[in-house]
Amino acid sequence: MDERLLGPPPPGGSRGGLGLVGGEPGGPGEPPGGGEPGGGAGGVPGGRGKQDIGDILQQIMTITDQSLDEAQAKKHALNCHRMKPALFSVLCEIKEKTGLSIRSSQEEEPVDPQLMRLDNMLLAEGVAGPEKGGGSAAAAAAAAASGGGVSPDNSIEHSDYRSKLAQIRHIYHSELEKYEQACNEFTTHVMNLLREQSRTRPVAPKEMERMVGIIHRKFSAIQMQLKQSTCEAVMILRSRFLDARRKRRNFSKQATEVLNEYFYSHLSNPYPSEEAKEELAKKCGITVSQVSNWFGNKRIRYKKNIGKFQEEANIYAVKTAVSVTQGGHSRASSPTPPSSAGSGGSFNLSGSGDMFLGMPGLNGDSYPSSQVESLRHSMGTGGYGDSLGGGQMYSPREMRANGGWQEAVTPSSVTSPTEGPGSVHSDTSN
DNA sequence: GCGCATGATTGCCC
DNA sequence: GGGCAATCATGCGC
Repeated sequence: MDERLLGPPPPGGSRGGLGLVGGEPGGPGEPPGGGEPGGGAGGVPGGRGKQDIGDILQQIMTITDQSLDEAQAKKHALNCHRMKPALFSVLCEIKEKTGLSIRSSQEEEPVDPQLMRLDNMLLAEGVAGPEKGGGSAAAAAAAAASGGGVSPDNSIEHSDYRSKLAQIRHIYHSELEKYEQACNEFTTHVMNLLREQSRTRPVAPKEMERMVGIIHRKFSAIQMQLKQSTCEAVMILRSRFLDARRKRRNFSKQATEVLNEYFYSHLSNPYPSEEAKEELAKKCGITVSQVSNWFGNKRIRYKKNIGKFQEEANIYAVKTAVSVTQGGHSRASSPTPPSSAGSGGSFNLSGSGDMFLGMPGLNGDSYPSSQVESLRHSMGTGGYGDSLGGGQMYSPREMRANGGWQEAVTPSSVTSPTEGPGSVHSDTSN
C-alpha cells in the first residue's frame, strides 16, 4: 500500500499500514503493555483480531448514542486501541480504491474548449495576458476591418476604444484577483478542516489534493463566467466601435471638391465609369460604392432642385475654366478626360464662368447653372462627343439614363428667356 | 433644439 | 447589376 495514502499519523497511533496491523509494541498510542507478542503483518491471530476490530466498529457505531463526556472518553479509548492503526489503514485502502474510480472519471477531463476559446480571445484582445498597448492592435484591426475612408478623428476613436478596453481589462484583472484570493482562502480553510478531521478519520494526502482540485475547478467555473462576461463586454465595445466607424461621416472638403468637379465637368453625363469611380475613390480616400452613392444622391438632388445647385455649378465652372486656361487642354482635377468644358477652345470659358455667376436668369433670379449645364450638354453631345472617352463614359444603359438626365436637367436652357425651347445655342453663345 | 445638408439604405424598375 | 426615388439617420451650423 502506498505510504502516501495514509494521512497524518493518527494521534497516539503509529501509521504502519497493513503491515503494522497489531501496532508496534510500545508505540506512542499503544496502551501500556498493549503490544501483543508476535503481532505484526499477518501476525494477528484470526479470532482475536476480528473480535478486536468488531469491538472497535461496535464502539464507533454506538458512540453517537452516548453523552458528550462518555463519547469523549470512548474516543480517547478508541484512539488508544491497539487495533486502531490497522483499522485506519484498512479504511485508507478502501477509500483509495473507491476514490480511484471517482478520480478516473474526474481528473482526466480534457481542457474545456470553450475556456480555451475565451482565453484566446481575451489574449487576442489584449485583455488577458501582458499589457500590450491597451488593445491598440485590436483597435487598429477593427478600424482596418471596417474599411471606408480615412477619418481625421481616427485617433480619437482609437483612444476612446483603448480607454474603454483598458477599463474592461482593469475590471477583469481585479475580479480575477479577487477570485484567486477567495479560492486560496477557501482552499486553505478546507485544508485546515481536513487536517483537523484527519485526527479522527483517515484523510489521505491525495484526498486533500483531490479536494483542492475540486475547489479549483469550482472556482475555474466561476472564472469562466467572468471571462465570458468580459468577452461579451469586449464584443459589445468592438461592435460599437465598428458601428461608430459605419456611422455616416461627411466626406472631407477636398473629397467633395473632387467629386463636385467631376460632376459639374461631366454634367451632361454624370455617370462615371467603373475606372473613373475607382480613380475618384482613390483620390478622395473613399470606397467605390461611396462614390456611386455620392453620384446617385447628387444626380437626384441636382435634378430635384437645379436652382439650388446653380451657384455651386457656377463655382465649379469657374474652377474648371481656370484650370483650363492655366493648363490648356489638360484637366488637373478630373480623373478622366473631360467630357465637355475645357476641351474646346471655341469660347472663353473663364468669361463664361463670370457670366454664369452674374447672369440674371430664370425665375427672376438667375439661370446660370442651366447655362453651364446646357453648355456641357451641347458640348458633350455636340462636337465634343469625342472627348467623352467613348465607351468609358457611355454605356447603352447610361445612354438611356443620360437621355432621362438631359431631359430632366435642361429645362432652363430650353426655356431660356433669351432663346427658344430646345435651343442649345444659348450655351455656346455664352 | 431645430432645420438643413448629406451619406447610407432600401425597394423597385429596367 | 446599375440607377432612381424615397427614406432614414446623422452631422453641423444657427
